[in-house]
Amino acid sequence: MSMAANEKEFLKNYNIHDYDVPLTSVDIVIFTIIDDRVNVLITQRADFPFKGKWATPGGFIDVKNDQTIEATAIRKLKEKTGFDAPYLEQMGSIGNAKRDPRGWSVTVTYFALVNEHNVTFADDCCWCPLDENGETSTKLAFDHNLLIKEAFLRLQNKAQYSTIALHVLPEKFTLSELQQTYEIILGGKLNKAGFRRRILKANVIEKLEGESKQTATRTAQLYRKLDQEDVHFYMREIYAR
Amino acid sequence: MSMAANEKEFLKNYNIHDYDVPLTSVDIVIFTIIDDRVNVLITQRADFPFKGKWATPGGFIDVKNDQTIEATAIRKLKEKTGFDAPYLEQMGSIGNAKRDPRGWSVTVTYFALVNEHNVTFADDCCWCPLDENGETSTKLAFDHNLLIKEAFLRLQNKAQYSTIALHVLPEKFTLSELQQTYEIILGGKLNKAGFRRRILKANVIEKLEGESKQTATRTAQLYRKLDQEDVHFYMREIYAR
DNA sequence: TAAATAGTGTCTGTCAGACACTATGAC
DNA sequence: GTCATAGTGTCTGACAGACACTATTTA
Repeated sequence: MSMAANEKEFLKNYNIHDYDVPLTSVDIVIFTIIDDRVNVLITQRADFPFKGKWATPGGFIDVKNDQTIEATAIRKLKEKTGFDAPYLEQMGSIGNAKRDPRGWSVTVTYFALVNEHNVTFADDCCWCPLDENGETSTKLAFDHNLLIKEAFLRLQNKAQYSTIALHVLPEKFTLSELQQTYEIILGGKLNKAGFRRRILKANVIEKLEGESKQTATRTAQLYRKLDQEDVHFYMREIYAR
Repeated sequence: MSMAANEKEFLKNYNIHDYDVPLTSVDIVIFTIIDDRVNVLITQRADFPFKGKWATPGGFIDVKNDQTIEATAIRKLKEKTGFDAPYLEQMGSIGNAKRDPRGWSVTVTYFALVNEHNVTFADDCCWCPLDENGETSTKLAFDHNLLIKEAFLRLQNKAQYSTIALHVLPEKFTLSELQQTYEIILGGKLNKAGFRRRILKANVIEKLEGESKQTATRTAQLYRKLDQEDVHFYMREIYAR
């Protein structure tokens, strides 16, 4: 490394490959609800390391083409799900010397919520159901079991005080369907009257006048999401006792 | 790049320098309160780029010695403040092609809260006061003005519903001092009776029986923090109207 | 005594949680 | 009619916010 006299000269001579650097990647935990259970999208690895094993979608930053780290996440998400407009939120970064056999690795993690029917995924992908602790029945590559568990806890936590679960539903839905979605994520029953009061007061959904859905027993009013960011409603407690 | 037949061979031949990779660093926004204002620690850059400019403490991961990314953050914090046990929380990561003149850069950001008297900082550091919007009076290196502003908003947000502000106080403190700390962070007056009720109910501080502090007018009971993680108390609203 | 801050008692409006009730449609 | 689910009305306890009050020290 030379001693630069000024910034221009320094930058001309700067070469990242003169340094020991970590691997830097992006991983995305994509949630949906299928058959009354929370599922995550996993993909079978085509290359080493962990070739053939299942893992969450992700990969390296394309420094030539990606402008931002979120663009990397959206690109990977689109590659695997064909869908590029989900609820997407950065979750945090995991970095240590041991998580990747290739060496020191940092991964910036995202979590996404999608409706099952918006996804037309590639052959190397499938939905994997989670148990009530956010665990899968099989061991995944890297530390991805832990990653999914952390994302699941974050999802449960946010569902307690925000309207985040809306993003799992289709365009039109009933209040009972919305309540069921919350119950599946939270793993417990909610009080009906209280749930409806809060969700309507939050002003995040709109009644579709004249539109209703036939259920097993009677009709139910349809609603749709309003174009709105994640709203927080700070309830005292969401669970019915 | 060779076609590997198995994982062992693949790993033997793997060399990160065969790829275009981003710079990966850690940045820490360290908050304290001095003279009734929120301050952040800044340090003058010894090297290019931005040599001589002020920036938040941070730097590259030492892949030979750091075991985790948090260890990198703690190492940098200790180097600059001489203090290694503050409240430290990962805030998120910023990554894009433009933020560093050397090239594509990802930084994992942390924010810390310390008591002013726990810090004995190096010559190249100083405290920098923030205005009510979390802005400094001078332009810092990289995107660090933005970084500080985001950290400040996060601090304000967490102060609304958690006991986070405790970490700014010294070992022993009065309830009035604690309330003042919240008021400085939040930028508004709080209701005294309500504040005391909530903070005592949260069960995060302990009355020091028989110990009191002489203030300008009368004595005040001293308290100390209990060994406890950040507690959330979900109040409806912290502000007095 | 006045001034200033420490610390307490109590009222009120809001709202989560609980639960019973009515409404509607399939069978 | 019965059964199941959709949807509503209302009570209650908890508590934030408001505010007035008392207590203690300096000057």
